[in-house]
Amino acid sequence: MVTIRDVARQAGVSPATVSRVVNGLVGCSEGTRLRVEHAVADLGYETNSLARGLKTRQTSMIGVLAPWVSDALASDVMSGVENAAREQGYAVMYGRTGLESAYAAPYLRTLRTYRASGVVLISSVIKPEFRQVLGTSIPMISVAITDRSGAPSISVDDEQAGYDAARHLLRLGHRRIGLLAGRPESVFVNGPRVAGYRRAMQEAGCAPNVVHGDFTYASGGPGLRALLGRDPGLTAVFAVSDEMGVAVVNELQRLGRRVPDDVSVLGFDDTPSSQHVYPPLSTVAQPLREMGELAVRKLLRGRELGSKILPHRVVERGSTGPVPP
Amino acid sequence: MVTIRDVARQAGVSPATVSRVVNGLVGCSEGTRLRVEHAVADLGYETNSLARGLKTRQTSMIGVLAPWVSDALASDVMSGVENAAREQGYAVMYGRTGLESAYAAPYLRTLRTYRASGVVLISSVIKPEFRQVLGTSIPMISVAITDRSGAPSISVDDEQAGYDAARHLLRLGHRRIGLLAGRPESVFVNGPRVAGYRRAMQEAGCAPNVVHGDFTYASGGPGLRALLGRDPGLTAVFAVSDEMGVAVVNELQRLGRRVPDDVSVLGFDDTPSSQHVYPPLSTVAQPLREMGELAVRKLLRGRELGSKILPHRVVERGSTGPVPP
DNA sequence: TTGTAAGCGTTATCAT
DNA sequence: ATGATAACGCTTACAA
Repeated sequence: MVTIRDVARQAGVSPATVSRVVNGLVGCSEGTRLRVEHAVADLGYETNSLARGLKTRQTSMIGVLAPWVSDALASDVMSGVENAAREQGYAVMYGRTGLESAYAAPYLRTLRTYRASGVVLISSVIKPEFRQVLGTSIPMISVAITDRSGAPSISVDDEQAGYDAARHLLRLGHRRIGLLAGRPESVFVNGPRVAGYRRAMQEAGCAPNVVHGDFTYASGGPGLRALLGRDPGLTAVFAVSDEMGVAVVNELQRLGRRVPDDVSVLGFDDTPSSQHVYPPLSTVAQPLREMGELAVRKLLRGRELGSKILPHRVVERGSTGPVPP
Repeated sequence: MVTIRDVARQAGVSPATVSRVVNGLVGCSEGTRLRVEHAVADLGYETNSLARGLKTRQTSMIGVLAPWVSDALASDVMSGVENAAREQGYAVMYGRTGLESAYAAPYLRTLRTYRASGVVLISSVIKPEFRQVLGTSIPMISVAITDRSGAPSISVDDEQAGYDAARHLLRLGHRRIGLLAGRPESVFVNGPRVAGYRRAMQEAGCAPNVVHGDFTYASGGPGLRALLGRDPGLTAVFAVSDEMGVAVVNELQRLGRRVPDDVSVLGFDDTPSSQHVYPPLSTVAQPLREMGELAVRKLLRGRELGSKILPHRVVERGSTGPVPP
């Protein structure tokens, strides 16, 4: 391993000077800078992140915690995180928190022992215990979830999104609209969307019809059947995740109903999976990648974090249409 | 930040002793061990991974490189990696390499500057330049790709899998079987599967019909149409990824053909997406999670790495059936 | 502009 | 069984 002293010797300067050059600090004459750079290239020197981090009490790592790896939503956000991180020369450490954030604490501890620069939480709220485990010196922000506690977060307005989704369907003439919600325990992401749906339905004088799934594909089929059990004549379904939406489309077709001719289906998130059905799923898009990028930018900016609401929009694809006559 | 010296003072011992206790080394009396453990708990001491890593020249981090984040295959492997890593107290650093591994080198460099314990490459082969960038002291292994170069890897027998897939279809009576391959440049994963398919077709005296996609959903529809263009009467399609397989099912239905009554479809990988169509996709399963787990276990075992072939199997779901009369 | 030197928090070696 | 002490490779006052 070639160290800073090796470079210093080779360039005929002190280690301090090498450090200055490597870190692009002010105050080094053109001549020595060149000599040092030459020596660095020559020897193939790379600064030891561990030593640097130990000294500066900070590493260029940002942590990302998500409930599941195979989650399309998390993948999209992570992709944004990675972009922004790489751009700024940061590495990303990744961890899965599992249902109910069971593994979050050990992971945050690890991040702390490595003196990470910041942490982004995907679709989970910043619980007080998280803050406690991570300590006060590492900033943390949550993404893609409505956090009303005042903790830093980036999300869409889930209530308004739920409202807009229902409105979209209502405007197409539907009145018997079923809502396939997420797990009731996921109150932060689920609650506002359900509330928005209810508000729109009430305004329109329509009776709400709500059933709970768990955001996954597997829960979509049974969810639809439950919805149908309560209202066999429904003409539209709003599912609060694309996975459930896709499942609903498939199940509908299996039951011999045409989409969207007999029943319209609207999803949520605009993950790639929404386009992996035929007809492709209409959905409420969140700018997930952008959210991920913004999260690390905020984290690295250094100022007070604050929260940000990004715009959602309903994107019309093939799975929604006018109410059947 | 509470350091090892604080603990030492509190427990009335030397830092060296604290270190011994914390690391569970031999040679400490029961009494002092208890006192130290008490002090640790009391003060909430946590070892600084940076300092430890600097001293030991090694950190408990394993790196994972995958072409894309949103890739279901990579997600499955990563999930196995994470399991095994957490089990052994290792953290996971994650990086996306992009098409043609464009970003691999910087990422490997980072891993090196952090003195990672090992690196797993998902569906990409260990190029000599990777080895060069990473240095010789950090072990590296590739997963889910056939690497014939002798470099350590974990995979299924892709040639045999391609053969078995075609045989499966042949046994159902199909003779006009189209192959939707991956990008021809992905010679390592793609080549063997194509070769296996060709071998089976030749043995059966059937004419091969091969078209290239790029593993993604988007390439599935056009791929099917190309296959149909060459043989409008084909009765089965073998797609070398589930995403393409799902796309083929959807496109077939869009064209008014029933699956599997008119055309059978067989995918590859057995990722969750294979069950997100109706009928669910029959597919050639690779034990992806297990591969990920095995990869880190091998990496951490410390001995010579070697390669391992894990068994594949074709799983029969709803998208394959007997040839139509 | 550059060098000297003192740590950062550990672990490992060598005594005791 | 335990304690001094010297690194590990870097950054950063402070001096020059």
